[in-house]
Amino acid sequence: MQTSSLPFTLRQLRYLVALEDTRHFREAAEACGISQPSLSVQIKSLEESLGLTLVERGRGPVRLTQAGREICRRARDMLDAGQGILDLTATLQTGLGGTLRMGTSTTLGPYLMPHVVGDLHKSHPELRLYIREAAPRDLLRELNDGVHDLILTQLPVAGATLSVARLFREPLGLAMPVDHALSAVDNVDGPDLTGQTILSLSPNYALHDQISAICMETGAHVSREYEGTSLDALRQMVALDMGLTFLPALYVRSEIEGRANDVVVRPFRGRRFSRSIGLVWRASSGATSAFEGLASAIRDTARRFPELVLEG
Amino acid sequence: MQTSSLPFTLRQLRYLVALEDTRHFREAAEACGISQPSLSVQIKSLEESLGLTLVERGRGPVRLTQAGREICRRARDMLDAGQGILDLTATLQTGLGGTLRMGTSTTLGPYLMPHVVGDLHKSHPELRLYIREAAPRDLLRELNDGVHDLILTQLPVAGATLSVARLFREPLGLAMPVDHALSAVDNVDGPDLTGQTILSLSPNYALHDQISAICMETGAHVSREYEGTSLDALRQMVALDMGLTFLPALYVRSEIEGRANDVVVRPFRGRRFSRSIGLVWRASSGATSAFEGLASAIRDTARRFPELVLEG
DNA sequence: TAAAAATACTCCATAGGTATTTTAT
DNA sequence: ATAAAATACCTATGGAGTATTTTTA
Repeated sequence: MQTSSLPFTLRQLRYLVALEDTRHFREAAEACGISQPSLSVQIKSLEESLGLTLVERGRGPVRLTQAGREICRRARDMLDAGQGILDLTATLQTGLGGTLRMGTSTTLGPYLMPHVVGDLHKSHPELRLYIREAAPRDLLRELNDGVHDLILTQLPVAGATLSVARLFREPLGLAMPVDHALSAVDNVDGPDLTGQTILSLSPNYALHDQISAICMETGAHVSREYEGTSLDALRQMVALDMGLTFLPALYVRSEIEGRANDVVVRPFRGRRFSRSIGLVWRASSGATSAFEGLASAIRDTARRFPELVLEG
Repeated sequence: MQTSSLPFTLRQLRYLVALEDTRHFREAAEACGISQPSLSVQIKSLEESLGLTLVERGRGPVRLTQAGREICRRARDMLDAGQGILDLTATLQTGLGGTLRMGTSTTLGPYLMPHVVGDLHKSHPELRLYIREAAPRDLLRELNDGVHDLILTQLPVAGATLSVARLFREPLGLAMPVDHALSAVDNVDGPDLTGQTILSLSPNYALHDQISAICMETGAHVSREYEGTSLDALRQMVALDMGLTFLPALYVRSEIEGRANDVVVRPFRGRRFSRSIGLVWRASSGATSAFEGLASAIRDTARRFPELVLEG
């Protein structure tokens, strides 16, 4: 809690450092681009505000006193820290740097971000991402509360104060037990679902609304017996023959293909059966260009997954 | 080599920190003891000079942008460093602190300073001594060249620009082979020396002049065959029966009593046969009170050695 | 529409310049 | 005696104040 003002200025410290380097008031003044009297006055003022004699004055090269040397060493540290701020500024202006706090949906982040982080570390070594997962509804609230700088979530999102960068559409596949009748159908279509029981996530998830909408349209009904809190839980329920469900493509790629063979996933026709994913931030956050840059980077990573349809 | 000026001030950084702490321009201004518009202007100016938006403005609590947080973290570091300078200032004003570069005579330092350093570390934990040994003549030159902040050496020293703190008189004992005739005499006096051969150090040492003077007065003669460059060398030459010599009391206590029994040391009567030891510094160095404090500390340590006569 | 920050302006403290004096060797 | 730093004095920049307008949720 440093609220008290310091009795010296960076400028004075800089002059002291120049004086130690040049060992002459005249030369130090020149190095600082000011006149000798101006530098004398500032050094004197620094000595008075510290209550210490910093310089041994006399003919020939001046020397710092012991106190002067001690102060000067720390002055250099401070000025270096100042230069560090300036260096950081350049990074922050022109690209992605520092630490970004990013929130991601639990239905997407774990299956996409590991790939993004690897690529980012190569293309933007200065950037560090703090990734926190939550359900989309919570993400939005936390974004408004300032917990996150930006979130990676399903679109659309409400709020005029938010900026969005669309990233890609992620198809939803229909997951069913391995011995289910529909597992023989290559491209399942809406009518195939009529009368089926569909398992869904809790309403905290955007996916829940979407699944409900699909079911209403196709004549399937949403199970009210059970609501999952993770995609893994849904998959296990499907494997136990409690119903069917929709799983996002990246989850399928990451957790099912070549790994879990307790369920079968069949693709859907048409764009309706996909979800739209984007980056969202507060319009007031003032880092639009940096965040657009991050969006680009994520799209670059997404390009590696042919099942995704790039947008934005 | 940081000679370029920074485009921001400590004051601005302090305002930024206050803004992050209070989350309101109004409260931050109050915490800084200025008006809200003044703080607004400074924050704005800081943002402009960095070319970054640091604050998310809006109704309710303000938030720093990602860039703002990064800058602010380093700003806190800088301000803490500034406070560190202030803390150090207090130490330097009121006592002994930081690192002092001290030169000491090789005929004294190794036998006194280990005791002093131990005591100092207890009484002045903030102080660090860099001790460098040299012959007295070199010490004086190095002091004037600014190599040392102060020196511990034999008095008197020449030079109107030097300040001196007398510490103590250190008796000189006469060292002789164990089987020497004078070893039977308890308190050797001047006339006993007539006709003896006395070994001396090189003329770089103040002790050399003093031994010469004693010899001239007592009718002893100084050996021109050999000049030692250390007290240990002199002692060994005495043990080899090449002559007698004078050894300072602290050397005798440290290196002969209870350790080397190849020579015998007999005390002398009278103050002429002692040397005066003091601290010397450049009068222009402006740290008189600190150095007087160090002198006091050394006298305190010297009090533990009854053979020394305190002065000053 | 109310609360909060930004703007407009004025004032004054202070950093900086030039001319000159003082100091130290 | 002379080179270097300190002092004196003036100017101008900019930090801070008050009054007011603009913004935004």
